[in-house]
Amino acid sequence: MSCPFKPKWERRKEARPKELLAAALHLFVERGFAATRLDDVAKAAGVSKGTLYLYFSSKEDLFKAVVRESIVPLLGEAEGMIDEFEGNTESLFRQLTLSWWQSIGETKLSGLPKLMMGEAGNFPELARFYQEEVIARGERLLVRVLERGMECGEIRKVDLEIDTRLLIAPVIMMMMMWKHSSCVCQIEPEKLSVYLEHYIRMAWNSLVIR
Amino acid sequence: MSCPFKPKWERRKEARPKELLAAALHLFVERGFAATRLDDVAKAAGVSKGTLYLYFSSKEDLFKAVVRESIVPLLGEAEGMIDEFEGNTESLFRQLTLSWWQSIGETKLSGLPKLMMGEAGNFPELARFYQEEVIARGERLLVRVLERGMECGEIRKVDLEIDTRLLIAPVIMMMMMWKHSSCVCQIEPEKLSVYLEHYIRMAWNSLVIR
Amino acid sequence: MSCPFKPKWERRKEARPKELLAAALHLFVERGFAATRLDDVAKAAGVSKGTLYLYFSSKEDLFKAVVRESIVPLLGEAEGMIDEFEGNTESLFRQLTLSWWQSIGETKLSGLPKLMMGEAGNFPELARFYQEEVIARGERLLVRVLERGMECGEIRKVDLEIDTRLLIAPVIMMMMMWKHSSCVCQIEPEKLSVYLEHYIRMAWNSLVIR
Amino acid sequence: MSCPFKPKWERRKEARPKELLAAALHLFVERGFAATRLDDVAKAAGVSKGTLYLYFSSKEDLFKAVVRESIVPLLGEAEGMIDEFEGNTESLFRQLTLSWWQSIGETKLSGLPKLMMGEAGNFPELARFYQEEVIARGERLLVRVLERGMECGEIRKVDLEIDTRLLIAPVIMMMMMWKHSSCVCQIEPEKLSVYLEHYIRMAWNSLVIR
DNA sequence: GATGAATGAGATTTCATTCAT
DNA sequence: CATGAATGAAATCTCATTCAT
Repeated sequence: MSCPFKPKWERRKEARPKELLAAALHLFVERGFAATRLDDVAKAAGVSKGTLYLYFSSKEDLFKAVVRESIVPLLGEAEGMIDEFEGNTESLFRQLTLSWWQSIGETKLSGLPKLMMGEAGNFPELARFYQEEVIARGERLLVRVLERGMECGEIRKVDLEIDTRLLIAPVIMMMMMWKHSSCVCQIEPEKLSVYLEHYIRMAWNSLVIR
Repeated sequence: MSCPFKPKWERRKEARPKELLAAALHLFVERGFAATRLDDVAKAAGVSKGTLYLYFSSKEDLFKAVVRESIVPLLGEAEGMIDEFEGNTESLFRQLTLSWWQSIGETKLSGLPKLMMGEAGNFPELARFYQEEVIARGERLLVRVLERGMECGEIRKVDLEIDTRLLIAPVIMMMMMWKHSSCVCQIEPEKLSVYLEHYIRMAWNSLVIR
Repeated sequence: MSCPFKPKWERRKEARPKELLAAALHLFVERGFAATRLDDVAKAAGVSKGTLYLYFSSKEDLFKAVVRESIVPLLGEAEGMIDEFEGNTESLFRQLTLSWWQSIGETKLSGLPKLMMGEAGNFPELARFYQEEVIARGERLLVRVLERGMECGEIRKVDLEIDTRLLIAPVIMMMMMWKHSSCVCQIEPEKLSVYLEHYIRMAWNSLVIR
Repeated sequence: MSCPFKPKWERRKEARPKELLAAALHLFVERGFAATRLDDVAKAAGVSKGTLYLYFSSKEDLFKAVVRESIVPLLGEAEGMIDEFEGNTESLFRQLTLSWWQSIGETKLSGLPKLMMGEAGNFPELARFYQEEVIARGERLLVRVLERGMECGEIRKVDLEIDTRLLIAPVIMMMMMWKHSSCVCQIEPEKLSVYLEHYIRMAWNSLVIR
């Protein structure tokens, strides 16, 4: 909808300092949602705590904005890639996985799944939001790839719910173990690309018609 | 005097710690370490806040006790099983995995890995404790199985550090996604036994000499 | 009153373990009244906290008992000494001062004045008690010595209120600075006897007829 | 809108710390360090408990600030007086003593020595701080006076450590007994100036060459 | 008489949120 | 727009006192 009278919320949104969202992402990932103090977010962004409340009506709102501004656009890009991709589905799957790893797995964003898994229980509204905006949409992404593969006869008939989750799980796991798992089950960063290659091969192997 | 009024307290010296530990495990797993209020732990155990401090000197101490009394003994049992096992190593691995899943994966204890992953960064002392008492010891468990398999010529030569972690990771993941991940990436409980069977087969396949 | 039916309070009093009073004195002097935990007093006396309450109805009561059993009898002895003393008043003053220093100044009892000075404000009932039972009675002691000296023509006419206090002050000061003043204005223990000699000479000098 | 309702708070950035320090000094002196509740300090300053923590990071920090803002500057002034004084050392000593009595002895600050003596044992860090910032510096003050007197041939050769302490002790004592010693050994305020005159004469007498 | 488990009010400290300026 | 002082509820931990056994 390109109406000329943008709602107030929309106009503000444009002005929202990226610094606040960057600082918030950084601290949320570093310390978790509950343990992050808005004081610190504001300080890290170089503004006062009051200013933060000009842009975000609450801590939860700030978190949602972080998710909306950081991960959600990437889902859009990925959807675009699927729309326009012209090669075979195996290439698409590989491409998608690699670019997804580059834009999420190797950045701070990789901390969000761990964060959500840890805090979802205490912040149901956040859990609902994340589930809808990120997880469901991410799963739909893979569902489309699998559907494309099946339509082209490249892969066997799979269960679109179960197999999607099975395919996604290992990568989530890799991310959670990478950033800031603080000595608990940590994996050395330089090993991660090896993991990723193994993952892609194994995953596709489990999909092709034998 | 058998008056109808409940006495303000009852002497329950022996029962108290167990009740407190059970309540604490429940709440820690449900809400995480930081978000669990000792008030609630006490209330859940049917005692006052002060009573909790008769048995545990601090919140961290309570958490350590939970870990010590619940998970650590299971590691002892597992070590015993390895000592006495007489069949081939594949059976041992299968047996170990299944009994471990029964005693941990299917109980509240499955919530601890998620908890630790989420809060390790904010409670370094707890992370250190858990790493030493549980993770390191758990890894040694699997290391012994792999060594046994190699000595008997049942499995190929493996890297005792890397491959151990790779083998453990999927099960940790299953547990974290099962209990209380509150709609984020959750897997239906009845599917988990299928996951487990897949895991065992895949894991052993990756170990045997091809 | 030597009636054969001692009141219950009196009978109990005899049985009161000296250990409790000793432990209490020790800890009160070491840490102050408010900061001393009855838990610790009981533990130091080798009994349970409940037992303490069999003998003393409250923390304040325990403190009063400490004072009554430790300092007050010494005042009685001193009064006896004055009654029976046969030498001149200067000897009496010297004797009194020295024995007082031996039985109070050099023992844990020296900690009580500091304690009272610090905590009197927060425990008015204790302050009242100490003032009546110890300070007033101690001052009367010296008043009697001064009266005796004046009657015998040994010393000049003095103000029984002001001069008594002036004479007592330095010794109180010495005690407060000795025990447990924890690096604040502390005086080395071996210097104290020198202080005492100086004090006696100076004090008597200020009293004799010039 | 000049509504009749008092606003929940007023911006008083500059005034707050002073009000808090004044309230804190008052209550610390009145009740001691441990027995003073920050709640009461805040209330006395007309703010909430949380506000107090905007200015002072802990109870100990508040106490240190009280000392730093109240007593320490006076030591600076006294040092200045010594630097610039041109008369003989006896006048300097008298002047110093009198002005010190006026600015400390007659104000609430006189309560601090009593406070420290009482609580030093339980708060070692506070004791260390007070010893370094106040006592040591105060003693150096008198040492300089005595050195000046010796250099000018006005006084005999004295022991700079021992005699300094001996000279200071009586005045500390006067202060401790004056304010809030709550009927324990209390001296009437109007008598104190007589004490002070006696002290100055006696002290100087003990210093001059006989 | 003796015990010690239990209590609960109260202390310090933290932090999301508000709102006059 | 921006500020940051102020709030107050809530969390952990302490300890004098009670009372069933």
